[in-house]
Amino acid sequence: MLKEKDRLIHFIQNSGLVSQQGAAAIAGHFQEKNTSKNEFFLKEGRISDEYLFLEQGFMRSFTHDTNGDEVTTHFYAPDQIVFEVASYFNRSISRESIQALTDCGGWFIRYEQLNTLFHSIPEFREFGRSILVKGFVALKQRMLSVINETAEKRYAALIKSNPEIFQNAPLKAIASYIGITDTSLSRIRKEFAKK
Amino acid sequence: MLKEKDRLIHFIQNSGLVSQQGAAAIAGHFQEKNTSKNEFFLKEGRISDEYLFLEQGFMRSFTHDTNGDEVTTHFYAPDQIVFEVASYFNRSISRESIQALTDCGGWFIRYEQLNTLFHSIPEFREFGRSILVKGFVALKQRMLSVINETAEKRYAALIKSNPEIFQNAPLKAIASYIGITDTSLSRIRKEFAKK
DNA sequence: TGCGGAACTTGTCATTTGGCAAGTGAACGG
DNA sequence: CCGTTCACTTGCCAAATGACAAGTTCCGCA
Repeated sequence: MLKEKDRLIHFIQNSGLVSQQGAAAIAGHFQEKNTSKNEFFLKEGRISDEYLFLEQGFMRSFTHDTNGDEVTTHFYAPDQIVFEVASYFNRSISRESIQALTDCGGWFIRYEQLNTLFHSIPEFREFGRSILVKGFVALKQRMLSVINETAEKRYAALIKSNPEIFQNAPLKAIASYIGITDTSLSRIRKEFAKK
Repeated sequence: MLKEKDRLIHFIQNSGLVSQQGAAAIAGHFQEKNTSKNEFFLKEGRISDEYLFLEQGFMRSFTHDTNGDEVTTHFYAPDQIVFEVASYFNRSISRESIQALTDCGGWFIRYEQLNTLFHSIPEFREFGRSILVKGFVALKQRMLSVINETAEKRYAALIKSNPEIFQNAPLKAIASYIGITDTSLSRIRKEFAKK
């Protein structure tokens, strides 16, 4: 499906932490990974062992609430790293699943090898940290929006920042991500369309 | 205020990633830091440059929402690391402030020196990562509770996990952390007392 | 000692969102 | 091609929470 690692190399380089040659060398350790629509990249109960650079397609991660209902925890778009932080770094069982919303293509590296690279290449270590920090910051931001803003504003923000999601994810997946029911989202969307 | 670094050493060791001697050596680079009640450990607009092990006392971090109102983003209790992730690692201006809720004592290390240690001591690097991951995981957890649970349940959970907070933080700080107004929290607390 | 202002409570009413159920249309598998 | 299922919409009513305002208590500081 994919052939060249150009985009991965560019992504690594683009962090501003790794040189051109460094990025190419690092990318050399990644392997191709294709995931077809609806296929699971990670299943709840397993250990997240692949650190994936998503080159094309969309994914979402989700878990289950106390009522057993699915709750979307994140949407992944191209040029993002896909993995479950807690499970990956703590080598613990994942409570989340990650599923492809569309056919996906990307490049991955396993935990052991990633760790080896982290230890031997300081710049890549920085890159790894920046990915972690970026995810953390984004989550803090989302936390604030859930606490301070109405569902309608969150909807508007998501549609602005990730319009592609709406073409690729079912309404209820989006609703649980925003933190409301699909019924409410349907209404909000209706109101929103008027404007 | 503080004299011995025993508790810091124990904390580092307790991660299971650093040996006894390693922990003692690392702790040697930390300096004492006391913050009196209401004093700011970090002010919005500045760069978070101190990575603090809080040994005694309580702090809270907060930012401002779009209406200019304060929103508590985190409560810090003893045996926690206090710093603002985004500002600290990206060397960027902090949008959060961190303030002491009570007189506090702890040990800190500055960014430059921490980074030097991270590069020279692999085990300490792992420790640093585990702190980051722990914070990330806690935030994900909190995100889920805000999305799936009622304010009353969140209140109950907080009172169970951090009872000391209630002795030390004003109601409105707790309310904005839980994601409701202080008025609502007052009512919830009233209902809760009945049970 | 007393004033001024936090911190918290309480009342009333509006708004947001949820729960439940029914209905439509499109997609999918046999 | 039909029937089932899924995704989404809509209506009705209830529950949760917010907005605003007034009242009480308590504390710090002049």
